[in-house]
Amino acid sequence: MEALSGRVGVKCGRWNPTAEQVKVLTELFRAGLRTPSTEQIQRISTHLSAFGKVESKNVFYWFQNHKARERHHHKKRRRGASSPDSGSGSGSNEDDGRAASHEAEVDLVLQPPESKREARSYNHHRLMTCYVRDVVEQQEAYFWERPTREVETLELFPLKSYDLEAEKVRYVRSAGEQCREFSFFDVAAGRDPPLELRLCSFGP
Amino acid sequence: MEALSGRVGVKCGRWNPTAEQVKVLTELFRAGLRTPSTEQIQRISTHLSAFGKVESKNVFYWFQNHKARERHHHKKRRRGASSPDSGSGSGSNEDDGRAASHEAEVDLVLQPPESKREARSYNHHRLMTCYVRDVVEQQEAYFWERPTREVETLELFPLKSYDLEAEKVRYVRSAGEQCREFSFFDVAAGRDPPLELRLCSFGP
DNA sequence: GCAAATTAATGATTTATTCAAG
DNA sequence: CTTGAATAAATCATTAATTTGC
Repeated sequence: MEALSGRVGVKCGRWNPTAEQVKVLTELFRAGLRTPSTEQIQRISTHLSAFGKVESKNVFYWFQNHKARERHHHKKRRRGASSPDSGSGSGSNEDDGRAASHEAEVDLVLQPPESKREARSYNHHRLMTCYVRDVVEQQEAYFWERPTREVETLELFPLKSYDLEAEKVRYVRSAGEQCREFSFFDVAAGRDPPLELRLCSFGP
Repeated sequence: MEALSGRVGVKCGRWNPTAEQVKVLTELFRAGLRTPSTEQIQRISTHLSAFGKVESKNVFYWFQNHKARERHHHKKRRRGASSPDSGSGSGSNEDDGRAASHEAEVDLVLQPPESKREARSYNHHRLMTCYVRDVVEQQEAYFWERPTREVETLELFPLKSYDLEAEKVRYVRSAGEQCREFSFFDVAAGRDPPLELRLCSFGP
């Protein structure tokens, strides 16, 4: 059940993340990542592709949804108790207690170091560009080595066991089913643009 | 002022559409286009690039904003009059009267011919893919001919005079300033991905 | 035990709101 | 004040859990 969740030859209606992928994403989220930048999305996506099929937009959506739903869940804590947090909840959720203290200190961690609205111009293309990165890097083959330039950055990934698997599985996509999702190549590269900017008509 | 609005070597803070670009977009909007698909966005963008610098995301945002703001304007008609629409407005806006009748008939025109939610799976990648099309077509050179497959589609662009200009100006971007906007090539193609999935640290 | 039916999670889009450039 | 750009909130739709009847 779990083994064939996010794998290659399944059904491919929508992205179904592997347990490991979810684990990594959750770890990042709990570390304080809320709205990753284009490059971060790209790196995460590339990293996650070791565990199964994934696209940048999946990562993007995941963070959006997760962020929104955590908020929504925090607001839903006034159900059966009048006070928002001092009710019956003695930490039934495993990450509720420390998330509060954790969030306080990492809320400033990975966010763009510029001010709130100053960095927006850098994030502008996030939605658009992150997917492009997928394309370009797929055509180029990508690297996982090169530990150059170790500036003052804390690694979120301590090079665990799955880092070995990353080398092994890294290209199931090109060999596997590819799942006929016509991600972009069917739309963008292959066929030539039909013709004019014409649009569908309507029957009488 | 208008001549150097959307041109190449200006300021490049944010997209400033040319009068012709706005005209085309408005025409499409008034024809009933509300949420163009990926391909439509791409074609419109390519088409508009004859009049100046434009990207797919600009087209995307334009339609989103225009749609939302028309709605919002229709709701804001209760300002200075208690009744929403029977006030002083005898059609001061030039497109208010016929837009109502026009909208009724073209509301079903250019939308995906499938049912409401059936075609969504086709629109899913709109945000992500439209920009990719820009990239790919830039590397391939693109066409504007090929009037093949004339099914029941009404052409929204009657091949006006600017269709000639499309051939002429079509690549100001690669020759011009390029505006240092680091759309994707600075991020995606050129430099190799630094190293791990590491994220910025924070000073003590 | 197992499928069909139902419910809960959650991936993916759309709409509303907000911010800032001009 | 207008409007391009970006984010947050709301919504839809699909998949996994689960229940239920056999």
